[in-house]
Amino acid sequence: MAVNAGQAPAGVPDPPSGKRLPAAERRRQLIGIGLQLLTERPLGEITVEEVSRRAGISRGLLFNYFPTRRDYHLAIIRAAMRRMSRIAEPPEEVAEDMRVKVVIERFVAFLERRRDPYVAIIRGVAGGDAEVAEIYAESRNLLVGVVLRALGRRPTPALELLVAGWLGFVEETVLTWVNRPVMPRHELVRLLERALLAIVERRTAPRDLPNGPAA
Amino acid sequence: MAVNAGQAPAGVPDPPSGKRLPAAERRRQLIGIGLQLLTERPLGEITVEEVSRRAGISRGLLFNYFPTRRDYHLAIIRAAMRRMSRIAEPPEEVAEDMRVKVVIERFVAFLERRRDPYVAIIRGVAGGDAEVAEIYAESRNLLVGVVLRALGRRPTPALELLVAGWLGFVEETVLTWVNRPVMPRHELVRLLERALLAIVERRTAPRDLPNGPAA
DNA sequence: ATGCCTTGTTGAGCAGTGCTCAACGGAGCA
DNA sequence: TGCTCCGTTGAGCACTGCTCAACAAGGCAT
Repeated sequence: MAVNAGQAPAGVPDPPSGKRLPAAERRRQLIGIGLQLLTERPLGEITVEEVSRRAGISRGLLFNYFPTRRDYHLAIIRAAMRRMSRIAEPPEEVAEDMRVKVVIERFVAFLERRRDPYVAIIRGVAGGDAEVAEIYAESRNLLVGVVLRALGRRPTPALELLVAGWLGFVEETVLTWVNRPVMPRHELVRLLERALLAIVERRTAPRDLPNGPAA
Repeated sequence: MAVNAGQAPAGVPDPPSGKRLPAAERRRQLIGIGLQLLTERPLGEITVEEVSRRAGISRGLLFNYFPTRRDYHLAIIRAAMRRMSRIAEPPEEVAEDMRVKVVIERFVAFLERRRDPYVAIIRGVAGGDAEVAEIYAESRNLLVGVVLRALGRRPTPALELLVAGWLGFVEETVLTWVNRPVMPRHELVRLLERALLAIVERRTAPRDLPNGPAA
């Protein structure tokens, strides 16, 4: 409310922002502001008023770039998800047998650092919102692919289901652990890896041989 | 919007609702309406206007019972969570070695039936919202207790962490499975149980004997 | 330069929503 | 008959999402 207590229309824009930016750049600026604000509070509390004030533009202009507040929020979520996938993305030059561990470590680190905005996205808007759920599912599929590749396993529907579930396990575990670190970090990572291996162990189909066919 | 298209102040109240209910009953009625609406859309889209219209009262009256819209929402969440815990609650007369399976089956059934409202609660409001997160954590701890009791294991911080994580695993798995049932139901339950047993297997502390102390 | 056109930008203003508050009125009781 | 709770009302304020007609700053042809 009384952030800078300025009644002047200047209102302390975040970048001095001469004026009349090219469309693409203004879009990026607005999304950037949204991402920044998202680290402080949930999407639902990010008002058009504040965003436009920070951008140094009028409220009306925002609706020239995003037809609705909802669309603006979707754009922010998309950007945040892209960022997350990129961060957890494969380590490349890491040795085969260490990939899983590295992926987990990166994901844990990400959840640790960006806990609030992540929670704000994942748990903050997805409810009953088809489009957001779709964006979330899309990004989660990306992560599933990353994990499967790190595991060196070919994707099958059942395996994808298991890994997706494991991601939920990681989310919940890490988020709980952050609030109450009942064990050192490396142990948590080991635990997550053990769980993953146990969950995707080769014998999900009960009618096959217990050792799996042709290991 | 044009639900019943009535301009008359009567507005089709849900129960004919004579008038002047005792306070406690009115509270229950309002929360009940909220729970019902929650099955149709996320909390954020449940407006005071609609609730009061359905209750056949004025908008102002709602604020006599809940000082703020947020408080009203919190009350709804609390009620929904209580309901959920009660449903998954221990089966009592079930044989020891079947308890885990039964709990899982009940939880899966719950997620299947009330998928939308559950998602609307769990993922719908928790973001960046300390109080909601607390309610959620509280209710999740209840479930952790249920599972641990079904397992016949004494609660320790590490075990609680694991089971909480497993609940996340169940959530994610079941919710994904509902959209794309890549395996029959009983197999999913079996899978969830296997995952739980694998996750809480007795050797979480790496410095102890691999068999655990004094099994 | 001059006028024109594209296009980013504005600001007043409407509608809807959360919330407040002074006043109302029916039920019970002396 | 009058008094007093207490559940209830409804006007109204502040704020926010959103619209729209008008504006102004370059670039382009003349």
